Amino acid sequence: MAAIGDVARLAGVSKATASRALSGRGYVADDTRRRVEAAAAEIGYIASPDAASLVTGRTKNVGVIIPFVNRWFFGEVLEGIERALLGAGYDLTLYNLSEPGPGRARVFDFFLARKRVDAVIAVGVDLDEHEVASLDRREKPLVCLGGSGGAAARLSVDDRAVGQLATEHLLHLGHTRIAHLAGAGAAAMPASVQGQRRRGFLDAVAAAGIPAGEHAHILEAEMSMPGGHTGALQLLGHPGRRPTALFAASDEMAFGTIRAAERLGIDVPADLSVIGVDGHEYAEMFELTTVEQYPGEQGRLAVDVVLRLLDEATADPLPDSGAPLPTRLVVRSTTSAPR
Amino acid sequence: MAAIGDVARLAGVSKATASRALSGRGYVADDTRRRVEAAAAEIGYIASPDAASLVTGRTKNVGVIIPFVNRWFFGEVLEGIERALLGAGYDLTLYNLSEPGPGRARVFDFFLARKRVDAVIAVGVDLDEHEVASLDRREKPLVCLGGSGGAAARLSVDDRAVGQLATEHLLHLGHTRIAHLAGAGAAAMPASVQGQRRRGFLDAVAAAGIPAGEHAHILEAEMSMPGGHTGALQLLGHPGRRPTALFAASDEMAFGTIRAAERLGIDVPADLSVIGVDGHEYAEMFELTTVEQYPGEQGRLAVDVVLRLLDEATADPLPDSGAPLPTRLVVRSTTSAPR
DNA sequence: GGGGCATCCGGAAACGGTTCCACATTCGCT
DNA sequence: AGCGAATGTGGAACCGTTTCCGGATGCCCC
Repeated sequence: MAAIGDVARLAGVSKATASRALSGRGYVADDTRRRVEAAAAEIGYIASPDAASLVTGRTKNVGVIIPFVNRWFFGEVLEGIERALLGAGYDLTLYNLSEPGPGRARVFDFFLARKRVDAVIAVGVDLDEHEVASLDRREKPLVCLGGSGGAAARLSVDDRAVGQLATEHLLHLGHTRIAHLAGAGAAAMPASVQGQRRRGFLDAVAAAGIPAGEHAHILEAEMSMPGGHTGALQLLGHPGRRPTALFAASDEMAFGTIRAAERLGIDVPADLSVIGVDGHEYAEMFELTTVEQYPGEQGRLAVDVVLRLLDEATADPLPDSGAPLPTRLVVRSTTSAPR
Repeated sequence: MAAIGDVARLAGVSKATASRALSGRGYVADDTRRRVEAAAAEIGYIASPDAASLVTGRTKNVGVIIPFVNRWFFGEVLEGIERALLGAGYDLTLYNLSEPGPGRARVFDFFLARKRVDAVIAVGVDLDEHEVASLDRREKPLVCLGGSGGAAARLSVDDRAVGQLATEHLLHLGHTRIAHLAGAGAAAMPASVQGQRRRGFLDAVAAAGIPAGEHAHILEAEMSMPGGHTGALQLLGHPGRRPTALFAASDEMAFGTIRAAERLGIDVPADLSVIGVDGHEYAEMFELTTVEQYPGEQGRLAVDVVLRLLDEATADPLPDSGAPLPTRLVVRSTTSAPR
């Protein structure tokens, strides 16, 4: 309703001065500024972001593309991003990119191509070169959190190291028959993450001199609690050649595994040690040993990078881009030495 | 980069005609339209939504405020909303309104007050009158999904009936000592939902002639799996006066309960029947009897209403606003007759 | 054959801000 | 005293669309 012209008139100044007074850019006498602010408050003036972004080219808005919102890790990242963005006065528009179907192309070619967002944060999604080129062409900063794709800025946990760390924990306890429940490379889950964790597992068992295949079995399953459950049922079904320890690619899978073990009368950790990765909110309840990562914090970090990228004044060439995100082994009660 | 003027020049028409040709509004010769479309495609023209919304007053964008993204129900609703909105060509900006702190006021007074969104969907949040007035003043349609607050459009499950249905299922099986794990009225969880489910429970046990308090105990807990876990441990700790059935206010709480029972050596369902509500993705794995609601569908429905509200051409006064959202009792293996 | 209507198109005025430029004033400094 | 820089302000252009208005057709039908 109220436009800046109204404010200007009420304060007895020009639109230009009113704009300067309210935005804080350019010279304006303190006295004038106060008059303008009072006038704005009086008529409840709120600037139209559309008009502003039309001329400045900046909407204060970043797009977030994310494959799930209902896996704990992703939900947590999203919350972290949202909080940080809101704190910085930015809006967040959400693109839930599930499968790489036709909807996916539409998001890139239609939604993101419009001038709606200043930048894009892609979490846990493998971008193909056409997609990053599409963003690149519009000069939209892109930061990737996990996943692959040649983005300018990339934040990532060292998933190979995570897999290795988890596996070594089991090895140090004395286990020699270790299984790995890997995430299925399915759908939107970034293959890189899966692959790296698996690689870490293989590296660790190989280094321990355990022959892959026989004593270090890998089974793929959906990266969720039911996925872990059915996977574990399958893996633990043969009493004779059962592993004594299991490394699940995510905490949710580990929960499913624990439940499956209970079903089968297998005691955790006496008969089976279980370790996961994520640091899930429920890990404490399950007493789960896990390699924590901090998804909320990761989201916050991604926002930091985006904001810095948008603030070309500080043209640092991505200072910390190299270091992997922090992780930590937290030992609880689902792992112990084998019987 | 490319503006509509460029398209017009290339096609040899005026900006006005180019706009009409591309938007489909107004008269334009088929031949001309094709020429304009070809020109637009050639230079990769994409309309600036900012400029358009500046003049039309319509951004194709709706705001969604939601207390959590990481509770299954809310995540599912959000996904449903997102899909539907995207399908209709709308963007979704997310406001994660956790606690009613200062951040909350900021969302309403700053973020939503700007002309960024055409409408607001509030899911599971109790709006106070100041907040709905604030939206009302800007003539932004508001549809509420669950929660309370005097919105024009309200979609809601009949939570009292849900509570009653769940409890009656237990009663019909012959249980006479039934506990209810209620959600804590904490933080952002809409009190109305909790209250209504609890009321349904009380109505049902009262109708069955069971004295409240003694044989129909209610315990509050956080509405999550660990919340259900600790709540159940407390509730089932005294072997003497233990209930034979438990109605959990959400499936996640029910999962926690099941796990607690296993810990305590209580067999489900032989020694304890458990029923939840939600129709959680994991319910099948837990074999959980539950009252399903369909959050994804609810989200889709909310979008339908919003879209209709925005399309004032069809000025239906909210046709189906009265009927509660569908729910369904799904019986699995966590409930049975008492021993 | 001519009035009315539907169709087609272009000029120009919005929409609501920001910013460039020009102009005035004051201030600090030699 | 004089001059450049810093400060303060207003006019006007501009961002990229949509839409109003008005003119120019062509067509139907009386």
